[in-house]
Amino acid sequence: MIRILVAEDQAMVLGALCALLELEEDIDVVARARDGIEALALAERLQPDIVLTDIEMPRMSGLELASRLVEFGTKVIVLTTFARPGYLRRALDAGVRGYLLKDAPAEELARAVRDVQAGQRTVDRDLAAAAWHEMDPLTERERQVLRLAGDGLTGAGVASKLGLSEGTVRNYLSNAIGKLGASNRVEAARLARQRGLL
Amino acid sequence: MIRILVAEDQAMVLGALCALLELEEDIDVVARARDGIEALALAERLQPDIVLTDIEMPRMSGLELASRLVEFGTKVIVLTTFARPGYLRRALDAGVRGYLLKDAPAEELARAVRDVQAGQRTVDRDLAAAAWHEMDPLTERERQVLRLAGDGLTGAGVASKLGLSEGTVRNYLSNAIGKLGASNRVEAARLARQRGLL
DNA sequence: CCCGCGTCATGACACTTGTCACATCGGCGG
DNA sequence: CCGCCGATGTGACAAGTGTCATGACGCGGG
Repeated sequence: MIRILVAEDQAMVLGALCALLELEEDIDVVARARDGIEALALAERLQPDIVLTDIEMPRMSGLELASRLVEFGTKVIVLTTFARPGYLRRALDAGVRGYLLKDAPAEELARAVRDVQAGQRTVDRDLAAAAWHEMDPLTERERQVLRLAGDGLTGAGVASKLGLSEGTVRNYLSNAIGKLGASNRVEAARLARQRGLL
Repeated sequence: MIRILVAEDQAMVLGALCALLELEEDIDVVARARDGIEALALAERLQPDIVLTDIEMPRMSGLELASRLVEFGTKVIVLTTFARPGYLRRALDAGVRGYLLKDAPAEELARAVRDVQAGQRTVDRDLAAAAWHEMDPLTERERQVLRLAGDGLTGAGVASKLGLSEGTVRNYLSNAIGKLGASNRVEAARLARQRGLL
């Protein structure tokens, strides 16, 4: 019997996923969590074999949850909407065993759980290929600046928020725009987000 | 027995929702669709009692699907991630019987299906209240311009794409920025999207 | 040890953007 | 019929933005 914990912030989807997993004879959903904090606490107490988690959740993201769980030796499978190489890269860095897309057919889920339980890794093929080339071109500063600018903050706003000078902020933005092949900060932010770099 | 068709583009979520509904004794999932076009064709052929649909789907959105289905007298329930008054308003205009959030507890789903089958309407309370006040402040042109500008197009780019002069584009943007209480086009686009106005 | 790179800064210049005033035109309601 | 409003335009000005040159500092690898 595979004991599993499911973390997902949308209650309806959480319930549905659990219903799906409970249909399998060899899988037992031992707990449900609505965010990373809750999942971490429950996982420590219940010691499930596998934690299945979404990435985008309030309070603690699935990626952070994953990196903490693998420290205790818990196996983690990430299940997310987003086919972003950046997310996959960070997930693998965190040590997850599986990376599934919500776009994949429902049968994949049980298959992935069994594969991971058997010690294998499961990563979406197309995504894995894409991530292999994709070197993250942005430095940490460029990421920070781009994130804020993409939310509509002005150059001066970003500067004061990060404790930089306005000119410096413009330099970082200019760099990022160049690296991403965009023609202004807005497009750059959009492209970076699409590729999961923010 | 309530005969129901489910439309949802993320295969995993689609499968999970169907599993959830099939647990109910009085509900029968007669078909699954991955976009609006498919759902429309299947609904015409199978004549389900109720169609449960997501909003954001490729090829044909759930809102358009809903407005076509109600013409044939099919009852529609919208199930979406987005608590946006703008979406709710458009959904109600289209004549849907229910508007559920994926944030709501899983039990709500079966309850909503039964309520709608019994002729009632089901709309998320908080969202309904928010939508009641929320007058859409933007004109159609302002919406178009804001959408393009929010994607990183320059003033001139937007102008040429819409066949306007650059000055006019700036005027629309200025109006939109004012109406939304933003301080630049980027923030305005972000706010408008948050409120489901785009 | 020196070179490259990331971080941080300044100054200058051209271009884009936000705002305002103002004008035309067509429709719709009183 | 008149006034209001949305759609559309112009011109001008101030503020914000993108780019480039240039320099300083610290850190890690050949």
